[in-house]
Amino acid sequence: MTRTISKVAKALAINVETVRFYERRGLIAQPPKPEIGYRHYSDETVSRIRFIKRAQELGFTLDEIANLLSLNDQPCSQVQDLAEHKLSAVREKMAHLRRLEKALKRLLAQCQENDDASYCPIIDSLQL
Amino acid sequence: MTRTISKVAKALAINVETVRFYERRGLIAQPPKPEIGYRHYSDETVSRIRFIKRAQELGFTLDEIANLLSLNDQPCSQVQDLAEHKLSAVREKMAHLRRLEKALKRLLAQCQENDDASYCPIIDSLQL
DNA sequence: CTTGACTCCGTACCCGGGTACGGCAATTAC
DNA sequence: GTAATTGCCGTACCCGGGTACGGAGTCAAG
Repeated sequence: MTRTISKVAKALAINVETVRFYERRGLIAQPPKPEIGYRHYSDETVSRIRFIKRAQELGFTLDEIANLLSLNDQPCSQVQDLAEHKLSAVREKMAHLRRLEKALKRLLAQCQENDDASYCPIIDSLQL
Repeated sequence: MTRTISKVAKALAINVETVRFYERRGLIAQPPKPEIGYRHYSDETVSRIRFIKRAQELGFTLDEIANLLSLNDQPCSQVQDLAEHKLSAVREKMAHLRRLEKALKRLLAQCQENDDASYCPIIDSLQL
């Protein structure tokens, strides 16, 4: 049972091209091509890709993930640093979104109050 | 005092190329080129760009802004629809970030508790 | 033994919002 | 009057994370 690239992709519910893309990015090693037949992907590669996907879910970029992967046997503190940076980035983005939410809510409330069909408070406020 | 493109850019603290980019995108009209000399930008164009920038700050994409600009004299309700969609998109993003925040906090807390220098709970959890 | 599915490889394209470059024309500063 | 800025125009490139395509080679089922 050789595990070809499409088996890997299917198992991880990703695209064949994505696997190749990770190879090009250097996130996973490309298995050697045998004289005859197709490349065979190891368990290790599969779990490495799973690692990548999990880390993406936590909001890490591919560059950061490359970093994480290389930190595999480094002290925990370096990983912690990365995670802390990510956490504060996440918090900054949330703060930004909260400001947007407030502004949009305020403008929408003004629209609700507005009886005059001939103008729109939102358009108006953008035009200042 | 002709208002050339660089005056516009400077006044709005944006790049000359950005103004041209908006012209290419059809967000603003390109002023006619006179027989002699450079294009002259009207007050209207300037305030239109200001509108674009304000709308961007509210989180609208350039496509949505094109829409808003064309809705200028349309009933307020259409603008409201757009703003409501944007508001719910903002809220979805926030919810997503909150989940990330929780996950990162939890992992970082595990790192704090960890005395063993030889492994890292974060790496570990990604490797599952 | 043929046909269809899969692999391999390089390259190009997608989105969004610009930024950069290069060569020429026109204008402004000194 | 000449040099240094700007403007104009087309085109290409940037980021991030892939996706798509086209033409071989290879494999497996009927």
